[in-house]
Amino acid sequence: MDLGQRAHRPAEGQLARKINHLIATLYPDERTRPGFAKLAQKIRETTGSAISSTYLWELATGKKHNLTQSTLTTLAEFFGVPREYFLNDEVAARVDSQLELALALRNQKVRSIALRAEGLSDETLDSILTMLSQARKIEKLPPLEGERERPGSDG
Amino acid sequence: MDLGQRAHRPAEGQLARKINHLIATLYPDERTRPGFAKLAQKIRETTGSAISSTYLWELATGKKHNLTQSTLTTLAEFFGVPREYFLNDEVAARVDSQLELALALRNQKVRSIALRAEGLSDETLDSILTMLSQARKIEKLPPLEGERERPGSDG
DNA sequence: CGAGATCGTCCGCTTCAGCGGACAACCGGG
DNA sequence: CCCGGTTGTCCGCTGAAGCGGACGATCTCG
Repeated sequence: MDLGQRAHRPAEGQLARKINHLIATLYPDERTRPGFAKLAQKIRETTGSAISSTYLWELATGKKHNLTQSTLTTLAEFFGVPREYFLNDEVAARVDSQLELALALRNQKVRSIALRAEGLSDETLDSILTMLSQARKIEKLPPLEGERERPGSDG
Repeated sequence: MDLGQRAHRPAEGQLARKINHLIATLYPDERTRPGFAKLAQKIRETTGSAISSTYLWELATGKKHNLTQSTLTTLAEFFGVPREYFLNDEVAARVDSQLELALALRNQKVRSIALRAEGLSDETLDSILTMLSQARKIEKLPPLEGERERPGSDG
């Protein structure tokens, strides 16, 4: 049986990039940029929590990736980014649609529709979906982004 | 000295409460509420990832708290809440007020419907609402708690 | 030139997130 | 009554998160 077959994602490697990117951003001058040891020390001084230099290196080189809450919080606090910065990419699409959803739900009627649609059979839902797509065309609304090309996420 | 001993984590104890709250909200009927074993099974079916019943219990009783990314993601996905729900109390409160909605949105097609409904004109929305109410009758679904004959004027 | 500091890298260890299995207590059906 | 299933609870284990310490290489100071 295929239980957790998609345990590994290609976006995992992004964490290492993000950390390196944050370091490079925080210390633009490559000559004076501190190493992982100095960095770990600064993290401890700044945030009060500690992350070892070894582990920093493992994260920056992609050796480890499944952070715990405390580590994530410490990193986010030190680099001055929201925690979602590190979570973001892995579920970018999902979060994206969530945000879009939150905006959509500001309309009271849209909320009512969502509530009413809940529990209906798949066929009925499909019918509603088809109808809505038609209505969107008729009312000349832009199509929803199914899969949009994400240009240049810095490579 | 271990200066990383900062106990600045008020949300730690809250995690157990949040999980219990989510379970209680998802299954309001205490009699038919599944136990941790059944819950774990449902999580695996719904999200594709697995969380053991033992661990669920440990989380719900506050035995463990420092989740990893994967676990956090699985929980958030299953309960239909953003991950920040577990990290941020403000988000939790905000989400709680809309939990009924969040529950409805666990159906991917319902979410799609909500997204497609956004931006449509009032008349079209009314048509959709009427259609949905009819469909609910046809499919013998119980009426919504706040359902009105003519929605819209009530905020 | 060498002393010392810092660099990236790696090995081995400890700790704990997370799981499997077992247990007694309960509930429903025969 | 007993059986089978589910409940909450717990113990012990595996594996990975995370750390400490060491290594050679580089750079600067004197």
